[in-house]
Amino acid sequence: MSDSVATNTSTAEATEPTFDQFGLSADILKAVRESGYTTPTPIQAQAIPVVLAGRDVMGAAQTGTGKTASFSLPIIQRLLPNANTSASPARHPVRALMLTPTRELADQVAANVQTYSKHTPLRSTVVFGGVDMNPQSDALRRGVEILIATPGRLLDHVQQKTVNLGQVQMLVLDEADRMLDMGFLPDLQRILNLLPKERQTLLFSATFSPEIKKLASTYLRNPQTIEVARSNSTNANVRQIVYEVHESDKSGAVAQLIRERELKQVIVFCNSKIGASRLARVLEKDGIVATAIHGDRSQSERMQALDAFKRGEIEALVATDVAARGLDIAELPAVINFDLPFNAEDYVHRIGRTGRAGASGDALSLCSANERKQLADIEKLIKRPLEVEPLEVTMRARRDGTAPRRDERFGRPERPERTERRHTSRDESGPRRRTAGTHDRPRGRQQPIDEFFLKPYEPSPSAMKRHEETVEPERKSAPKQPLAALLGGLGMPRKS
DNA sequence: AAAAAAC
Repeated sequence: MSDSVATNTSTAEATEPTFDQFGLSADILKAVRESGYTTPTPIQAQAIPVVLAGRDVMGAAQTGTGKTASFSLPIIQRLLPNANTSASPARHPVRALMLTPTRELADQVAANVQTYSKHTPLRSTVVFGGVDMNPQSDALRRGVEILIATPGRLLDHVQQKTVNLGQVQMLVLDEADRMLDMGFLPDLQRILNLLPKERQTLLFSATFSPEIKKLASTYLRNPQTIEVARSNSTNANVRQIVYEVHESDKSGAVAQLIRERELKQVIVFCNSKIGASRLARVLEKDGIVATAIHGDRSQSERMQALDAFKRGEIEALVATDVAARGLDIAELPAVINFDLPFNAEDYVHRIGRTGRAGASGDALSLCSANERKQLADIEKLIKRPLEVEPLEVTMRARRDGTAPRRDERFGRPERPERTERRHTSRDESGPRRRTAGTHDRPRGRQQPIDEFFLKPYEPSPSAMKRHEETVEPERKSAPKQPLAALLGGLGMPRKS
């Protein structure tokens, strides 16, 4: 009964584990083989048997560890015996529901499910906001066994009575911590109240915060905990470098890193939507094919950007944290943090976009003087100091669309003696269309250098001290809403 | 402080 899932086989060490060992149907194995997978990842090796056995799961796994397959494959398997080829929608009630925090993630999980189930009679579809409801409604009316959704649009469909969740036997909450962060708890509660109490529930989360534990204790029954890598740890395949740069040099630094390292594909993370759009424009003007992806862009723009990036048509995908979690882009060699994230956990997720599936990757972060707090938080979370080096930005990203000037130093301290400012329009780079107005020229560009840049960053003494002081970092994240009240007031049975 | 998600 009591079960340590993974590690009881001494023979498994001798022979390479394969997908055949789980007793999955030939149709599923065929699809897995066609996808090019031969060896289950640790999370798959652990989760698949547990899910097949019908148990609830509380899973902590980094995205990109093969998590999606770890629940999709056994769910498909469990649905198979009662699958039928009937065209009648009534014969295809939703029996497995998978919820994700972002639309892109939903789309991606759906693509995986589609792939793994393609040789089976099972049907699946995905619903999320920002796009026309009608095609989604049509697909639901035709009937699907597996539904992947973001919570808001799913509730919309519930209200429109285009979907019935009364037959759901298996529920997946993917990136559950993220969903709570995003304030999805009320939506989740509404959805969960529509589901049969008798069901299998799988909850995946990057962290096991108190909120997550509370959610799990409310909605999961005697779950098996599966933890592959310690959460908050980072992938050893990812080389992390922090470059100290002046805030105003960041755009140029990004362009420079892309050029110097000849990065063909890179995701650049920004903290704000406006910042992402702006950086994408600047990079474009510097001759780098770039597109922004964030929540203020239309869903079709978002999908277009992501598709073009996956096809290799875009060099730099400039993103907010909408793209931080879960997105699987094959062979992404690097990510750049234009800003350090406010939330240290997002750093782990961002850099998790690279170095996936055993490949190596670089996580390059720009850190300005006012981001040291974030840097300290990150080091605390990942429990080690980061390699920090100065970056000499020799390339200036130009806002006016001209080519970047090379080998031009800037951002130095102000000259001791004041040089005469020429207020007339100038420049040997050809005639300007318009005379530069006073605010066309960035004022105060020559800011005094911050002391951050004068003395070398000292990770060793202070960071190590921090490191030691925080071996057991306490979680801060206070819930935005009184979570206990919300959970308490909903009258769901605590695990029976 | 900012991002994400339903209309």
